[in-house]
Amino acid sequence: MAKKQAVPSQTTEAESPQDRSRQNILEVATREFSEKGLAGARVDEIAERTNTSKRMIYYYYESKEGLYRAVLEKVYEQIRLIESAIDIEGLSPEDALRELVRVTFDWHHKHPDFVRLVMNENIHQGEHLGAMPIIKSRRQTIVDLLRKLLARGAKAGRFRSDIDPIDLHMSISALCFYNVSNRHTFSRIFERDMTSPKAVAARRDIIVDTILRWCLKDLPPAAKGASRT
Amino acid sequence: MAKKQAVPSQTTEAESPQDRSRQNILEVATREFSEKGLAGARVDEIAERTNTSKRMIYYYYESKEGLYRAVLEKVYEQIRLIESAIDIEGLSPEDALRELVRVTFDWHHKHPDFVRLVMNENIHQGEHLGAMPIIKSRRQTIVDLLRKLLARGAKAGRFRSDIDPIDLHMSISALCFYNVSNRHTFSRIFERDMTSPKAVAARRDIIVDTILRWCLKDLPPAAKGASRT
Amino acid sequence: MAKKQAVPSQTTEAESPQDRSRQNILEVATREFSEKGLAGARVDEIAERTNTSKRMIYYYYESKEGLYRAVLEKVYEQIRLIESAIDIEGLSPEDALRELVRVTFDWHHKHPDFVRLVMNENIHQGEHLGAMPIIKSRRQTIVDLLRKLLARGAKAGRFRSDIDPIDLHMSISALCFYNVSNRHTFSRIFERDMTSPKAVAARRDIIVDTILRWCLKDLPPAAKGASRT
Amino acid sequence: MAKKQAVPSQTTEAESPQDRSRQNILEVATREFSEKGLAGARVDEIAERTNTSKRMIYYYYESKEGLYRAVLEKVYEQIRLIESAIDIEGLSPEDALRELVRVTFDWHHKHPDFVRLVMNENIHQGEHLGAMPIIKSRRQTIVDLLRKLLARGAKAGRFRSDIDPIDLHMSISALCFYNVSNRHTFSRIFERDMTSPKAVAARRDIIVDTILRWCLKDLPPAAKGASRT
DNA sequence: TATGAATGAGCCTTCATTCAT
DNA sequence: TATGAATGAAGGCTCATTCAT
Repeated sequence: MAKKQAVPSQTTEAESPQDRSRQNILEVATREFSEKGLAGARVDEIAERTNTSKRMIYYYYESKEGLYRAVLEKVYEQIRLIESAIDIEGLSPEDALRELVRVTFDWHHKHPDFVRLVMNENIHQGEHLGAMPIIKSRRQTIVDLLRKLLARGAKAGRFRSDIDPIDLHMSISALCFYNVSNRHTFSRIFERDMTSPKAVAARRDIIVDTILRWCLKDLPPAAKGASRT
Repeated sequence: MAKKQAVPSQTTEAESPQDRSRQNILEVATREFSEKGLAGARVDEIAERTNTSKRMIYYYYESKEGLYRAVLEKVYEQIRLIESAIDIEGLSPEDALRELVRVTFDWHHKHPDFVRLVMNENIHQGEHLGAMPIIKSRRQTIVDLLRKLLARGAKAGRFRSDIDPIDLHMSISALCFYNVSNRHTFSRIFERDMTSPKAVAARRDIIVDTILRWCLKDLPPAAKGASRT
Repeated sequence: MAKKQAVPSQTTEAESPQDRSRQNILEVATREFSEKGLAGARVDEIAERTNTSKRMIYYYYESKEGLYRAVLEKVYEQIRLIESAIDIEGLSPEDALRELVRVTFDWHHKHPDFVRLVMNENIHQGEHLGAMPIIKSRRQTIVDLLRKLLARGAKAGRFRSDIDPIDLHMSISALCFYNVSNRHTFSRIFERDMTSPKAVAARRDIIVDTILRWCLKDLPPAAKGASRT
Repeated sequence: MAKKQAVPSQTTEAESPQDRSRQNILEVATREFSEKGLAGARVDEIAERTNTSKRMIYYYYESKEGLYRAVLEKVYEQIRLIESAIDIEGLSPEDALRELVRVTFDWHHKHPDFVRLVMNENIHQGEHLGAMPIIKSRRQTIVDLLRKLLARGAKAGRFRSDIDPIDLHMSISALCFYNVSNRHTFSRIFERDMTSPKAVAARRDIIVDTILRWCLKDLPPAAKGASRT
């Protein structure tokens, strides 16, 4: 996998002009695909917003779909990096879980592009994600983390001992993902603000609380009410 | 893949040939739009799988977007009907909430088209949902139902009294929706079966449990473990 | 500008409802064809602005082209009527010619629809005018009128005796027609007002003067300057 | 009707293949638009008669209307070139005017496409001509020429001194234009040949005579009869 | 007589992709 | 490596006309 960097590269820094070009294309494409989907995005438009030409897109990525796959790979790599960087070793099981949910929630909130791309990919039945190697490492990273945390909590007598880490991850993901993915329809139908800092913070607390209550053996007094930010 | 064949109307009984035609178009379009999105769907293809011609689509619905809007309206009307038909008056608050979550979960599971269309609509920032009158009535239906249920549960000393019905609905929706919406990517990444009856039932129980635990004032012994299938 | 309403027939008195319908269609069609040409006009639009339905247009006129021909026939009949109603018997040859040019000019000015339809017909190489019987009677009406006038003027020693009446008519027509037909391009290119009453009157005088000078044997002092209205 | 064949560039020498292609499209389009109008012309048909493909038309001219505008611009540029090339400095005012009318007449006669396009543009109320820069320079070219000529003639005591150059241009244009524009309807109605060399020459003389007589202070013996070809 | 529904044919336009240099 | 020109295939949409009642 090529190391790249470009404009304000955040993930890795790269040197050559080629890498710069590739990065640039990838960033523009991420925006386009996430906003319009695979079918709705236009290669011409992506090229136009790029430092290079349309020809280069085909040169680097072979096809529109190839570019789409590269984008998908990039955003999955980003979430994997975040997940593997979560440091909750020093915290109590409960605080660790709280922290993990918070980080997950915040990450989704800050990466609507990722959320939209994943939605898109699901509309296409995940066919492009298919055999990407990235997904394997991601699975291990997050599942291991949760497994350890759950074991620690169970051992400490705080968490239930019959919780499957993948189930837990699914619930956390669902609650965090939905808040971004369904923001537009939900806020329209229920006339509910879902983007103001206050609304976001409140929702985050509820999600933290929901997950924690599900994991706890007994509800401690502290967890009965909504926790603060 | 799909052949040019009549799709039998299933949702409403069409009386006149016109209604029949419109219904038929709508059903075919629902599948197409949900599978490929607004941009990805092809009017030609929709027409081909219809009893009528492409021209009639424009005659009835004016444009591709008009047809898309009609589809959206229809599926939202369907969920509204389900929600307004939920009968939980005779049950205890806890059982009522369990039942409500189960119904919601099952409905999503049986209507992946709806889920995909909503995803699509969110990718387009909900712009087509915009001024649809259907959404108003839906809001009232479900929110009222939850509000009454929460009040009943709080009064009975079973539920916490600080729960906002819209927050509750959002959590239920998120957990039920995600299970269908992100099925493809999640199952691929985590190598987890999400479609077998067993897996579906198990997930349903977890969601019921999660929601219940969040609402309960104190965790009753019965609710401490996972509920049965 | 024109509202969807019955336009009162002005040319012939329509007795039966059918005649009324036909008249109404014809009037609406005249506007549409003259504004957009044969290809540019839309049968749907014509029908919409009519008291009746699209089906009736086909019932009465068989086809779009049939309707176009009917319109053409009607406007040619109108100009023929005007030309045959010109009464210049009692005037001196010069005054008679002046009057005739004035009437012709005013008629064109008041009937831009006719002008546009004739332009259209010429774009189509006059193929629809083809065998219309109306044109024969028109030819005789105006040519006879001019022939007599020229003879009278020549006999009185005022006009040249070698003028062909059709040539004269062509010049009069050209000058009067162009003022309406090429109004838009000419006024744009030469930034010249061609529609204000003042501009119209001035142009009319010039045309009268031009024609008279061409016919006169000798320029009388009175004709040397531009005549007033 | 017309066969698919290359139309040789005749107006300008195209150097690059692109220019050649653009030229070719423009020439074909000129014919099509002038024969059928903007609405009546078919992009498919234009493409078919071209060396290139339909796609290239859109590549070069963006839309059907864009192509139409390019055609309009080209023909106006052509007449401007002719008008700016008229050399009448060395002639007497009368001969100069005669020459100018003759050139104008001949040009219209040789460019029926231009005439038809202008008719079309007038049917559309000149909206496409709108902001074309070409029209400004054309105005100055011809108006200046006429103004100088009129001044020269007035100073020599031959022309009237109250003639506005734009009025003069309008009369010349009207008479020359009509002979081409209304050829089809006029010749049909009045059974008059308007295309044979003899008829064309005769009409030209009459127009020259008409214009001259309008400008002259006194009718010289020579101008009393029709001038020779 | 009158009308809303229906339609085959074709129109303008766009798109992902490749070619020539 | 890089780029503007080129394009086959299809996409959404419209039109004059006819059908069923």
